Amino acid sequence: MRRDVFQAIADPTRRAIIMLIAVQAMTPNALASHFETTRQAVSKHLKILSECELVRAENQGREIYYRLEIDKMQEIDKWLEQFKKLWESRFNQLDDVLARIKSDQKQA
Amino acid sequence: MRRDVFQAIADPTRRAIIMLIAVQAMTPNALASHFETTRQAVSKHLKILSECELVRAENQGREIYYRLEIDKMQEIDKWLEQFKKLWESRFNQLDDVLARIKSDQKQA
DNA sequence: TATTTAAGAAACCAATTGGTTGCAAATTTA
DNA sequence: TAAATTTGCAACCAATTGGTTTCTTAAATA
Repeated sequence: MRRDVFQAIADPTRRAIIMLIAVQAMTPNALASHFETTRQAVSKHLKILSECELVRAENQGREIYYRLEIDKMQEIDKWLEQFKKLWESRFNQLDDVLARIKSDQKQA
Repeated sequence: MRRDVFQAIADPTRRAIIMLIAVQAMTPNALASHFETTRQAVSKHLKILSECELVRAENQGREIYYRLEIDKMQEIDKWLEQFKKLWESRFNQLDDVLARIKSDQKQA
């Protein structure tokens, strides 16, 4: 299962979770109380967020606090900035884009 | 099928398509030549991108040019900016976030 | 110690995804 | 007009998704 940040934020519940734990670390139960799904469903979302390192688990007694890893969030920003830059200077840039896409596919 | 911009950019091929047509409008065939999938697979991606209005089709003889709708791209930016703002002033803001999430769910 | 609470893990399910092949419609070209 | 080209659409497929229920483990509490 290859996870990345973009897959992580594709789900609206996960985006809401990100917003919540951006403010303060929370436990799965605390998070679940803000949604209409079960605790287990939230846990699954947290697992996905953990797998792409958007979230870090922190044991505290029998509770587990999840906190946001801000670094990974910046990957989205980075992509958007790359896009904006491309858009702004988009004339006669096609060769550059093709090269960039090819190298992206290599490293993936 | 409820589509949104975040689902659209979840797929790496679709992100590449976005970058390509950001530079210049392209036909499905032209796009497909840059990937290792079939023309039909690319067409399916274009359909998804059309459904969430990230892309607009433009007939030109028997060819169909797809061009990027920059407005929709700004929705991603908007969300990110919202997040950044939240992150920067994240202390004692939990009530605000909860209210915002509730109203988001209502309108969805 | 017995009970309650918090959470992960596994098994299962229906719906969706990304992809395929085959076909039909429309436009261009010979 | 006949052939070739460009494309969308439908049917199909395996894998993944988001969710559920059930079970186990571990910590806190009575």
